[in-house]
Amino acid sequence: MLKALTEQYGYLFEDDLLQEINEVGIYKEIDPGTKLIEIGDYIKSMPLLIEGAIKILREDEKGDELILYFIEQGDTCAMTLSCCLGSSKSEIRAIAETDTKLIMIPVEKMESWLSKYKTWQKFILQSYHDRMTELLEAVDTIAFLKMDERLFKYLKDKAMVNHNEVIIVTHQDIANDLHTSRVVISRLLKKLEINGKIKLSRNNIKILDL
Amino acid sequence: MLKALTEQYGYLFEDDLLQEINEVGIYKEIDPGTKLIEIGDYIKSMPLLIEGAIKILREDEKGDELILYFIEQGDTCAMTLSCCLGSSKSEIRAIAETDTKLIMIPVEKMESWLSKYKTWQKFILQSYHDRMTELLEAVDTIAFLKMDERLFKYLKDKAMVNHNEVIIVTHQDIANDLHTSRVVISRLLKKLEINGKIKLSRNNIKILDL
DNA sequence: TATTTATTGTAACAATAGTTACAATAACTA
DNA sequence: TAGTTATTGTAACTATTGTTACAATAAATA
Repeated sequence: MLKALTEQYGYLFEDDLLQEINEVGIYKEIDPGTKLIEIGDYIKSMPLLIEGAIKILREDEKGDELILYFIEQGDTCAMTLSCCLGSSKSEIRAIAETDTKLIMIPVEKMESWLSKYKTWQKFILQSYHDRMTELLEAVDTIAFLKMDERLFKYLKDKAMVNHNEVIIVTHQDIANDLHTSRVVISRLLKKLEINGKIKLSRNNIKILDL
Repeated sequence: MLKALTEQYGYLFEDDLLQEINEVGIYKEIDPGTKLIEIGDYIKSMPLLIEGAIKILREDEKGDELILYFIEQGDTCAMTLSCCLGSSKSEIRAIAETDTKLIMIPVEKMESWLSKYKTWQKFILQSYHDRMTELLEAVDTIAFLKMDERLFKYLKDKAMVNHNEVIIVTHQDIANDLHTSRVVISRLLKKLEINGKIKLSRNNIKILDL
């Protein structure tokens, strides 16, 4: 674990802190689709992403979802920070998008390190900033883009975090993530294909215009 | 200033910190409509709200606006925190909604207090959490509600922060805040009036169903 | 007061998104 | 292989939102 940790976070944290993380952190490897955090959960530990990507979702009253953004390596989940430090419930759902490697830090440590390590404090504040920025970009996407633009952005983002221009997904999956209906997605995907932006197949979509 | 400060923040901060804020903070009284922060600004000081309300706006590529939320007394602007601590540009616009009293804290102090005062650190982290929550609620509103629901919520929120069930506003103003057109707003307002939710007059709207 | 400007009401239409229904086909399974 | 299920395509329709155009009226100002 120390090797992976040093590679991802060595330039950020001092040796003492890396050593402590190595002692108390729990290393985990997660399969795609695994639910890491559920809405309403009390968070007892905070994930440091070593490898892979996590999809962050919001839910409406009917239980339908909406993707907010993907988190990638080097990131952590600011909502988790927020919940840990305020000991409140999670406002979001987190699902592994790809094979994911992460280190779980217990809440108690998170808090004490804030006073003990300046670099940790800086990291936590920077993470808040990054997640705030990402949330604002999510707002932009939802509020300012039409569904066809949101769809194409989603496809590109998904290709990006999966490091593959072919994404494995059904139209229904996409509709769920974008909080719309399958028919709407099928219709818009067909248009994108006609315009030469993508190539459609059963269960997968190739992004041509990345 | 110390009196107002103690009333709003006395229960949060220790005396030493209150004293420091009193020394370095700059007290300001602001008129409604005054622009406090512009998108792209480098922030040199952080506002502590004593009284009043501030409207936080996001802008699209065309320069059209969208309201994110109102900030009220006891709050601070987490985007500002974020920008100060990361020394990056503001992502949002802030405009005084009402007569507003606030204390401006210089960036340098903000940072040093993080190590010096535990209560300050807690306040900053709590502010991040609050703003994050508020941003998520903004996402809910934009993504999950239809325009008529968003409109009514907006009217109620505005009445709330102005402490008045009669709000002074034109249909065009509302359209700007909600990122839609005046005709759409006029249409939906008329419906709300027919349903007995509001009473329309020139330049003002009375909320009946608060 | 006469004129100008700002605000609101409304019709008519276009564009986008959501819904229902059903057929076609690929993939899986008994 | 036959039957079942999951996925995709498509038509037809509805609902919502956005656009253009113009009239009516209130308010501001010359």
